[in-house]
Amino acid sequence: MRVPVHNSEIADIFNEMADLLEIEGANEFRVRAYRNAARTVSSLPQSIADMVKQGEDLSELPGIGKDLAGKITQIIKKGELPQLEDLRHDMPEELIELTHLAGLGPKRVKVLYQDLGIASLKQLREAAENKKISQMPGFGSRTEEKILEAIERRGAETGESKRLKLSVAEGMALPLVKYLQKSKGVKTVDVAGSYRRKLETVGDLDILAICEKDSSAIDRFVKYEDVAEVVSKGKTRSTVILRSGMQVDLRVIPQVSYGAALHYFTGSKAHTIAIRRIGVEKGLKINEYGVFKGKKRVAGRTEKEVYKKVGLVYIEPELRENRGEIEAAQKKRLPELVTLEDIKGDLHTHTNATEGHDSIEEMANSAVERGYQYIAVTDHSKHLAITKGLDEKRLARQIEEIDRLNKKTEKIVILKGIEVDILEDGSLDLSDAILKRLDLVVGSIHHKFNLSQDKQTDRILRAMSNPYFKILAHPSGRLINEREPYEIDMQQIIKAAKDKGIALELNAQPERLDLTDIYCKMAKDIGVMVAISTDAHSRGNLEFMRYGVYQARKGWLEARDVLNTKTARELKKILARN
DNA sequence: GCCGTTTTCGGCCCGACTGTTTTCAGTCG
Repeated sequence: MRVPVHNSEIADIFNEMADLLEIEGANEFRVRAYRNAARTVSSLPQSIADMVKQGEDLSELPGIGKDLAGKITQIIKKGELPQLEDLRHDMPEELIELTHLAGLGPKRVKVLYQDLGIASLKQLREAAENKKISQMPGFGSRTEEKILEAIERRGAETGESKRLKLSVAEGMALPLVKYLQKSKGVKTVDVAGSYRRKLETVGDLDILAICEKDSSAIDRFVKYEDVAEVVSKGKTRSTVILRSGMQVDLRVIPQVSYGAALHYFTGSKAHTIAIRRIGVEKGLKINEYGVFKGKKRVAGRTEKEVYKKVGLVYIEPELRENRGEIEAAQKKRLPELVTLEDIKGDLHTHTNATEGHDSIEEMANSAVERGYQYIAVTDHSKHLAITKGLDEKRLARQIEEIDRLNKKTEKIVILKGIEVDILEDGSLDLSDAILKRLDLVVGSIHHKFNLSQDKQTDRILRAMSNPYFKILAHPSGRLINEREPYEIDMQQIIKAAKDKGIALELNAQPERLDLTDIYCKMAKDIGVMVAISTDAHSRGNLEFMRYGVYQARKGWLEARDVLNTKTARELKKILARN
């Protein structure tokens, strides 16, 4: 049997089709259709191969018509797309890579290929060094220099993903915002883009500044000490590269356009395009300066105004991915997203008994300071020897210690828990006799990541059938930009969780954020609770909760979908159920 | 290539900056 085709593979094929068609000079709307379809497919919560198997009509999906539905079916059945093979045959592979160089797009790459026969980075560099490119019509010496610079920069890159984790981007954005706020004539500074949408990784920073006419913001921006290169600098817009390689755009916006600009630059692109399209239907033009009827600005001061003009209620930035939020807004059925204030406790933390830094009491005191009603101590089990994982005996002692501490204070409930290892055969690393004495058993995988999808899924399903199993921690095992998720059938696991009353963890460590937003939504739709947990290894780590909440909001979760928004009383009741 | 209570043809989001021009195309977001 053929390996099932992932949604991302289909999206890759469509994106490559779009790239190649663009170089070929195809109709730009046709190109756009492929890109739209790629986006639709990659953000689909369920496997499109499964949909085909179940005979679902793919042309029901947005941006996918009869033709592309047929192509998807073909990819799933044959593993490839003949039209793509044809295009690849006609064009050298490296042409696509050339279009990714800054300043070079499909049009210029096409000219360079047809007139100079340039089909690789090496040939491009040679042509630029020999001043061949500046002799071409439409190209000049400045363009030639920029091409060489772009090749140089590319060579310095490691080839890894340049998107930075949200938490890392935060570390760059916050000081820069503070710096800009001190500029003359600046009223407010906001970071828009994927940063504001709380995407798990951020490719660049889009900063908006509401300024008076004589503001010094742009001049000050390009002088920021962390700026390595100024890419462009105009009256209302400037782009720089920071020393870290992060690109930052600053746009200066008048107050009257604040809402329209914030909406436009927050994106996502798919969301704003969809909103504009609704605008067009209503005879409105929407751009970053406002909503216009003819030449008259009819909205733009706030985002709420912009949405209202197109007949929608306000949509939270985290939802703006064009994954159904616009339809939900039309029906006034948007979720009321969970907030940090809704969180009443943390259900996955470590202490210095294993790999944590702080004592149970210190962790509990810190939880009290955060206003929590409870905190679960869930140290590692013995299989993780490197962390001094607990065996039955040491866990029994910890249970007694927690009982003592709970008697001492009424400020917080300390839950007795464990992060028990799921062994290769799906059994748990500790005996039922000791698990039974705990309030909370959190199970997770820490070894044998590369089993086949069937085996890995079976392993987890088997572990979940243990009667004391309550939460599946970091369900995919991925580390953002570092480790791929292990192969599992998440839909099957979520359905099993529903049957057994098990919750899935959304691990809030900024490098994990595991569940993804898409699976959070799937859990919600199937009716499975999500526990947002920090997996804290120190008191300070309890702070990670906000990253988890961001991700949960991206996954449409409301307070009622999140286990640790329950009061201590409610939670104990839920955990007592078997 | 998609899409449709103004439609099955003719639209398809919109503007800034740059470099090469001398009014604009290409690129980018």
